[in-house]
Amino acid sequence: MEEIDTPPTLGRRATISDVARDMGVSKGTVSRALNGHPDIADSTRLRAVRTAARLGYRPLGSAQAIRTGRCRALGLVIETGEHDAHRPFLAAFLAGLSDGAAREGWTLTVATAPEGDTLATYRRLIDDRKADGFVLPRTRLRDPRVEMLRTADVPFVLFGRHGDPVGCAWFDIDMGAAMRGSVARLARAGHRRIAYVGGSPGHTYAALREEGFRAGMAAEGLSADLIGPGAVDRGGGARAAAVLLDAADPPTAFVYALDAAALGLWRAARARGLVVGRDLAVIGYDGTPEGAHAEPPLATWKVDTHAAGLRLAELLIRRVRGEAPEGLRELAPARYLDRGSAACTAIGGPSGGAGRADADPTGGET
Amino acid sequence: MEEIDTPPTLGRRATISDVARDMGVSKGTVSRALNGHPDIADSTRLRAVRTAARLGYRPLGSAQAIRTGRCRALGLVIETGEHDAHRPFLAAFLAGLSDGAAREGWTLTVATAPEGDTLATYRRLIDDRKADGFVLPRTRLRDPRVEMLRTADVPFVLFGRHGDPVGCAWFDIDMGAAMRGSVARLARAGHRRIAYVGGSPGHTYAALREEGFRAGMAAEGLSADLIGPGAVDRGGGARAAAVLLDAADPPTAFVYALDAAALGLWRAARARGLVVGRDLAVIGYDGTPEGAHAEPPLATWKVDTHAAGLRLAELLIRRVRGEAPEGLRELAPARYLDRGSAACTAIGGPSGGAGRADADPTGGET
DNA sequence: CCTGTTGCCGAAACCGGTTTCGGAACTCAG
DNA sequence: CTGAGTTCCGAAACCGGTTTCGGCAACAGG
Repeated sequence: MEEIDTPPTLGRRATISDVARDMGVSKGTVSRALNGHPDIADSTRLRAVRTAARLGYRPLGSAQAIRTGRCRALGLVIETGEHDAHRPFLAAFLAGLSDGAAREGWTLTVATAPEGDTLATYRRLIDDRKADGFVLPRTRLRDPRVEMLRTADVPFVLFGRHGDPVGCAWFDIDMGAAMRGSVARLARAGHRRIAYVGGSPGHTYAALREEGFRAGMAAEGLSADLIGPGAVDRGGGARAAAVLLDAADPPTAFVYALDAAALGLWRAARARGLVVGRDLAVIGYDGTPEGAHAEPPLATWKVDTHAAGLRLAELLIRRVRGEAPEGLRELAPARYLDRGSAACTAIGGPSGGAGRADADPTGGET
Repeated sequence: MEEIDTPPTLGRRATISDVARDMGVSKGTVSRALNGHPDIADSTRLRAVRTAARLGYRPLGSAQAIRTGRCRALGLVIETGEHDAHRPFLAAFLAGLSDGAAREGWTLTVATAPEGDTLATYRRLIDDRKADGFVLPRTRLRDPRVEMLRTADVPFVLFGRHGDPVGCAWFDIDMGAAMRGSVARLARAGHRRIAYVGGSPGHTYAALREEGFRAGMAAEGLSADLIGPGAVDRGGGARAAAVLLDAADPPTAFVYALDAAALGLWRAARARGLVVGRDLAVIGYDGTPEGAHAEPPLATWKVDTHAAGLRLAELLIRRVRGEAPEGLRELAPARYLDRGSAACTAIGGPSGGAGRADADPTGGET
């Protein structure tokens, strides 16, 4: 029974010629059989996949790349110098992308570039053939990367959305729904003066979240007049809160576009003798780990970053394989984490629902 | 003056044949000239690099990979499920690696794998020829990755050190010196009961930091009897502190191996009516951003993660090019960030030096 | 002047795949 | 039985590099 020749993975790895020799056909036939060309008999194709499996043959990426121009790798360019918001999720995001790529036998090529000057890096990856397509995180309303890749005819998938959706595939979180949900929850607790602190203008997420906030306020019949300056970190969040709290008719509740900024509210509140979770309610967005350690812990919306990366990898691979972008667009919900910072009513004091003071600081996180 | 033929980067990218045709030599000659083979006249070599530059020629990685087996890519496998400690630095680390790689025209292939089960991922990257060598973060005293890569004869560089240094190149932070420095500073403030809370056993860093702590205590003539259980996060750090604070002759100062764990001291202290920075001094290690926002901010040792990545990339490339590992070993210092949590003397109350209460919470940072 | 080195380069094979082209064998209608 | 179509596969070119082999010219030594 045992074949003596060509033992699997002993020394040299199996090449397509080994498979061809073993089958007694030409290597062209093996190549076409394995790649699903129509002019190969089904019996031959079956025999090819079986002997390939038996010999442990896997095509060498660089060898096929030179002819096909495709290297079976996803590209990701990370902008350095961004605000910290996404960093806690970077590992999970990479894991999702890597898992999604590995599922199809692809890999992940990562590069970094200074913020605002990423185009050269994309170009280098493209014409070094280090990536067949790109995942674009942190999209802007009018994103130069989109225009560049569109004209260069290089496949890409947005983690986010774009002002002009032509040719764009994407995966995004329904952050508008999240913001509307934040408003609805606060309104249900009796808050009528609800302030909003947005993120970094120019980014798509900032526009979508503010739009969601405004829609939520409109739905409750409330006026969205308490819009603070955008903030992307603790300091900015504190400054924005200070402006809003010192207004004539100050808010009793806050919706922040970013957890990282929302955490600044604590400082601004304390400086005014106010206590978050007793005098002020606040809901953030992102689900950063630091929020769970605030006191009271920050209510927020958690996005499953690993799942997002996984899905983005799948979408991009399908895009590279030729599917039309219009069919590759998805929106996933964020999950609300009810925690102490949202547990106070408009008249002050924690509401019955979720204000348990010494509860597990991770809140709904488990 | 202007040449009409072969305009740079118009449509097709320049190949080695284009260069050869332009020079009127064979492509073999161009290849040898650009790769520094000795049997090429200097004049020819010079002409080759010049016309290559003029035509914008850069060798196609996948094409040379198929013959040489090298693809000019660094490999990095990130273990998921690790404790959070390194995540805030992941972006900076990747940026350093990417910059160091780009400097030599290399790229970075990233994959993730569940903790403890990474070997298969390394293998896949190796025999798919997606990486010429690997950077190994979070080394363990006896690391299976080291043994695997050593026997597979694949170049690698440790970010950390290894029990058996044979064949290992590395870059590491002199964390022993940092721990000795922590002890020295606390002793200088009069502390004689100094406790230590280590990290994850089995990891090299944990052994080196504990060794540094013990050496520091010995140098001060103090007994290192207050060694708590290891802790890698806030919860663990709080539990370790609780054990130590409830001891018969409790500590007045703490040295933690990890900031993430050190932040747990606040909770344990408060539960006992103690205030960090007034009744207890503590110095951590890592320079995590959260530490700057504690009250008082956490004194710590900051490592330049970007620089580490940059250096690791350089070392790995030299290793791949054949340099002996013994010459590729470096130790860099961490930088002390003096902040409020270390600013109390043994008798209680902040010392004169650094205890300014409402100082910039980022402390020595920037 | 002849011979042996040495320096330098061209021709061609090669790496591991993909793709084009053409032809043998087989089917089917006329 | 013949001619036109299909079906399926082999041969060879090709992708963009690297490397082996051998040969020509220049040079040195005798």
